[in-house]
Amino acid sequence: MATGRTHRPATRSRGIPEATVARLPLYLRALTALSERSVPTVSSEELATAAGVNSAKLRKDFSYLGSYGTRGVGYDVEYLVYQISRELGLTQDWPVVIVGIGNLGAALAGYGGFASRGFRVAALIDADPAMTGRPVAGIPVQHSDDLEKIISEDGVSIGVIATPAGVAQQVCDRLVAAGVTSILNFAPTVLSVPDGVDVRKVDLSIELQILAFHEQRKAGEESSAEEGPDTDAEPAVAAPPAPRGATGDTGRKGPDGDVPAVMPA
Amino acid sequence: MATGRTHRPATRSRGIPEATVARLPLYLRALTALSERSVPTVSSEELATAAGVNSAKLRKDFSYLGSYGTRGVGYDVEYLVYQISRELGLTQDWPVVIVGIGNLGAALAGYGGFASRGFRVAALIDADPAMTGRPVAGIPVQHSDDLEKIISEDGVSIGVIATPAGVAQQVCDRLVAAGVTSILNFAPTVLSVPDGVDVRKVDLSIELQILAFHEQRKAGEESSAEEGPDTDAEPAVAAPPAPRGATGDTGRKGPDGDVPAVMPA
DNA sequence: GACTGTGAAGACTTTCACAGCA
DNA sequence: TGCTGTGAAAGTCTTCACAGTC
Repeated sequence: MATGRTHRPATRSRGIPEATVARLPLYLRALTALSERSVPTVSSEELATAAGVNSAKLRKDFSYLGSYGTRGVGYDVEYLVYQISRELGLTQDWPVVIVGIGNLGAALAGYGGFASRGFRVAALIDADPAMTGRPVAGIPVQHSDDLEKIISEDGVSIGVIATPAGVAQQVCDRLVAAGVTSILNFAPTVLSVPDGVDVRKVDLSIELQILAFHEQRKAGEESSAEEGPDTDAEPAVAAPPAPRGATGDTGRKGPDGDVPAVMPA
Repeated sequence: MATGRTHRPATRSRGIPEATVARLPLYLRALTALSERSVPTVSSEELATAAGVNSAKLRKDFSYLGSYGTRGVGYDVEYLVYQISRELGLTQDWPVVIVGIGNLGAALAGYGGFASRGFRVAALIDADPAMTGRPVAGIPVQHSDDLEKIISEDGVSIGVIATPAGVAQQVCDRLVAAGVTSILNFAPTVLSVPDGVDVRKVDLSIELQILAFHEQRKAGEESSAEEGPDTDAEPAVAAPPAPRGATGDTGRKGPDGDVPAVMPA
């Protein structure tokens, strides 16, 4: 991720591995479910299964937070919920703005789990004047001219970009200039941000492509036991678009470089 | 990821690292943009910048695919687009079904980039009879009773789950039973699937929580140079929910365990 | 006896840095 | 000369396996 600062010197102690941080929300969700069923304690094995990881990993992860378990017993559910929430910073309120209220932005705005965990939709912002004032998921859409004002007045530090790819970078720049330091990007573009600003991206198309890769693998394996699908040995020659065609048009691909319609690419 | 098969023995050759696979779509997108601008060749440095990675990583990644570059020159854009597309399995058609046509499902259905790269929305499926027949993004919604029939008739191997969390697992089970072997899950639940089925998840709430973690870090660092935010030294005692409360209600959290409204959690 | 916490080993990933080729 | 391809080093993450504690 485009984290700033030259790679955490890890003074030990407060150095929780990124991979662990990424799993804490998973544990938290599983723990929350247990908490609602009033389960008092849980073993690493049970919790790991509920979170979809293995128990050794879970115990290692928790060991970075401290010794919150009891040997021979397991972990106290409520206590762990609190500790992980605190570690993730969910014991405080995080106002969030969503920029780009198309189909996706609207879906995000209406997402219930949003509000549930410390996150609060502070504003919905769109560049289309026709959208201004119209309520989406009960929140009136505001015009992007007011972006800076909204950010600073509400003390927003997290922004969600759900705009077309073509304007994502400029929206990002404005958000950052206005004081946002964490961005969740749904637009199919690489955003560049200054050091100190975190960007995470969610991209449907990328996920599908990764699945397609493995899917293709599976299909190929059905027949041959070793060696890939049906293309073969020596690379060298024999490949459709010549390794130096000047035509500038191979017939592949349609429009995609910019803003499809609603989301990732 | 819940990949089956005990960790690819990597007979060398066809063993592309997972981390590399996950970046191929990024390179492809950047290359596609260059292709549209009719740029004939690109250096690892330029392409890496466009894809948001560093050039050493990109070259290493490409080295797993084969030697597709020219020393002293760079990579032929069209040729690389083709090679990566092929490697990702995008030269073939992948029919996809989307299950759960709420706000999010509708947004996904209308997503343009979907169709652009080998993926085709074969069907939209929802359990609500009121939705049946209604066109969403130009595609008529079909009732979930017909799920199995749709999957097998269209030869669908990739399914997208955009249902509430509460029904995600059973939808998943039906998809798998019907022959789907790759699932993209937008529901905030851990899905369990048999070996050989791939699951990837997209979860807004998790991403936000990860951002909140780093955001909190930043805030803490402003004042103290070392050691975390404001909670401190000795863990041991001094923590709100007692490490063994029997009350079963600490006052935290609202409903969330199940199906919020539209998406991840 | 049951289960956590954690060093140590192993696997994977990234980065370095330079040999090799157009 | 310029830039790729890649061994080797460094860094990160996962898994093992067992000592320690309730």
